[in-house]
This record gives sequence, C-alpha cells and structure tokens, in this order.
Amino acid sequence: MPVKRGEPLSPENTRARILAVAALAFYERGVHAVGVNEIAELAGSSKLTIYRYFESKDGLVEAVLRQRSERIHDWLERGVEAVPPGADRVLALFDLLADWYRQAGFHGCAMVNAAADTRGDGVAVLGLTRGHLARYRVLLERCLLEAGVAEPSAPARQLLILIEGATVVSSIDADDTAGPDARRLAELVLASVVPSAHDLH
Amino acid sequence: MPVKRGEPLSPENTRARILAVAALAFYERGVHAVGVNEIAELAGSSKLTIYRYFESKDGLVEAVLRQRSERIHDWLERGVEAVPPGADRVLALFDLLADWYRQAGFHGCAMVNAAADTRGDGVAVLGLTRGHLARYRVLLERCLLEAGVAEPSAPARQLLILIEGATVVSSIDADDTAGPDARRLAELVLASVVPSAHDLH
DNA sequence: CCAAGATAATACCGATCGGTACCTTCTCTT
DNA sequence: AAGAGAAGGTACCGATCGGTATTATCTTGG
Repeated sequence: MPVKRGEPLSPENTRARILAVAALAFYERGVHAVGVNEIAELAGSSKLTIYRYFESKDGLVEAVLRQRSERIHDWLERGVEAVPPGADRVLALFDLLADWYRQAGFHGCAMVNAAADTRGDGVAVLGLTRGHLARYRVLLERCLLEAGVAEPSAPARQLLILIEGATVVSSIDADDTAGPDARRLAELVLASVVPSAHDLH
Repeated sequence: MPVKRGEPLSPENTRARILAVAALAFYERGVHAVGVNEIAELAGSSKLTIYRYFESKDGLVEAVLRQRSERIHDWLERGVEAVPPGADRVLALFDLLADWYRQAGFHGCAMVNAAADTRGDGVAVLGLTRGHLARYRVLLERCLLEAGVAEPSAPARQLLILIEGATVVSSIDADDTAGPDARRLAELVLASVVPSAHDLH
C-alpha cells in the first residue's frame, strides 16, 4: 500500500503515524509479540523509515511509552479540572477510570503492561512506569490538598493502589464491577481523611 | 553438564525439574523472553525431553501457571488457617502479602504478569488468570463470612482490588509502602462491614 | 546380566527476529 | 525546472525462535 494521499508527507507526520501504529500494536499484543517488520507494514512504511526516526526498537518502545504517559496524564488533568475542587474531584477521577474500563479494546494500563512485558530486558521501561506512577501520586496529592487533607501523602498512595488494582482486575475479569468497587473504596478513603465529607454520594 | 547424581532419575523428577526451572525463568524475565532452548539447558536437560512431557511451549506455560496458581492458593490457605477466624484472619492475609513484597526476587503476580506477556496470543493464559482471581475471591468471601459479614461478595471484590493493586505497585515502585498501605485499606473495608470491628490494631 | 526405556547431545528445519544496504520514487523548496 | 531529501520496496545479514530427527549413553526392572 502506498502512502495515504491527502495528508501532507512531512517528517512529523510520518513519525507520528509510526508512533500511533506502534502504540496500538504494543498495547494490544505486547511489546515482544510485535516485530518491527509488522509495525512498518501497519504504518504503510518501511523499516528504514522507522530506523531513521528511532534509534532501535527499544527507542521506539520508549518513545511510545513517553507519549502514552503524557497523554494519560493530560486526560486525567482535563477530567479533574472539569469538577470543582474537593472530595468530588477525586471521585470524578474514579468515574473517569470506570468509563475507561468499559471501553472496547481496554487491556489494562499500557505502562504497567509494558513493564511486565520487558522485565529483565533493560531498566528503561521500568523507570518510565515508575515515573508514571509517581505523577499519579502527585496529581492525587494535589487533589487531596485542595480537599482540605493536611497529610495527603499516605491517602494518595492508597488511592493509587485502588487505581492500579481496579485496572488490573478490570483487564482480566469479564464483568465491569471493578470500576464501581474502586469508587466505593475511594469514598471510604476520603471519608476517613477529608474533614466533613462523611456523606458522599 | 550431566544429570545431578544422588537424586533418582524418574520421569516425575525430570518433569518437576523442568517445571521448576521454567517457572523461575518465566517469572523473572517473561514468557516471551525465555526460549525452550534456554529452559532445556537451565534444567540440564534437552529439548527432546521437554517435548516428551509437554505438547508445546504453550503447554509448558500452561502447566507452569497451573502449578503456580495451586501453590499460591495453598500458601494463602495455610497462612489464613494459622489465625483464628474473624477480621484478624483477613488482615493476616495482607500481612502475608506484605512479607512477600519484601522478598528478594519479587516481581509481581506471576499469573497477572503472564497474562500481560501473552495477551493477544491464546486465551488459555487469560482464562487461567481469571480463574486464579476467582479463587482469590472465594477465599476472601469465606473469611468474610466467618467474620460475620452477611453480604461478603462486594467486600471480597474490593479486597481483591487492594491485593492486586498493592502487588502491582510493589512490583514497580522501589519503596515498600504498598504492603502496609493495603493493610490499612483492608482495615477500612473491614471496619465498614464487620459488626463490632471498628477498632482494629 | 540383559533388554527396554528414558535421557542427553547434536544437528537440523523453516520462520522470524532486530537491523542494514541499495536503489527507485515521490514531494517539496528554490 | 531542478536538485535535495525523505520515503518505499526489496533483499539481505547473523542470530534466535519453536519444533523435530538421529544417535549414543545411561538407569532400571525382570
């Protein structure tokens, strides 16, 4: 298949197309299960072009994960800012996640999956995923501070456990109970640390 | 290297040795990253012997995961039975997990990791992992029933989210806070469903 | 003590892996 | 119009993948 006509054939476009195709393939079938040949033909490109923009397959994986982490956090930031500060803002985060779990093609957290795929290889992916979780905690701490929690560190860590747990269980189980279950757990956490928020809807 | 002298060279022994070596290698570096050749030489065996006991590499993976699931549940059952029934029995489960997270060589849940490794391949591993989580829930429901919880289904699902979340976070983060954090979350859950257990140590 | 069976060692199979070289075609800038 | 550079197609590289065949060696039951 030749390159799609109508869209400009700029370097940024080609690189973005490779990144998008690789991100989807890696997420659906795993980093080790998808070869560079396949990414090239899925992108309507050639291997040479891939290696022009990325140092190696590992470099491509790293670029994909950096972009993925950035997009996830942008998505969460936007979702959080749509709700006024307070305990409800934290719960809105869990509603967002519950919606995500129900989407077709959901297979868990791409960062955590990639870390599992590439454990034992290099430490680059593990480091990226570690940073990803750290940014999660920063966002949670900020929301908790806004809600009047004086010591947000421990509850932020607890909420992250809820998020990752619900994501894993949702990716394996067939039913869609993990999202609502995690939200109720978050309500419990909030009720125990947020002043005068013992009655959450 | 010839076969180790001193231990009987029985079929069960050879099969068990292959299973043990494969389980460790798959857990440490991932199912896709470990080849049959490597398993053979790690087991001091030959590929022919592996294919005498297992239909294929997928069959070996499946056998490894079945054994792993069985052993995990046996370990949890024994740990649970060491504590008298009640809310403390559930908390003992989380203490057990916290100890596990601190052990050298801990890399998360082998079942969940394998499901991430082989997503997109066959559905066999995903089904095994799904059953693994289901058995977790059965154990949790039993403990909750013993503790006097009339409707253990929802809290059991919530406790499973805590377990899986703490396992994932522990496998990625460097510090050892996820274990105690999950235990405190479990205390919150128990306090909200167990009659007269609002003061847990 | 000997035959039967299990095992290890080795080589091999086609396929695919990540990565590179060569050459043509296309697009854009000037 | 023309040149520069980016992209695609194809073939290739050594290595490794899962899986099989052959053969010699070793353990064990009768």
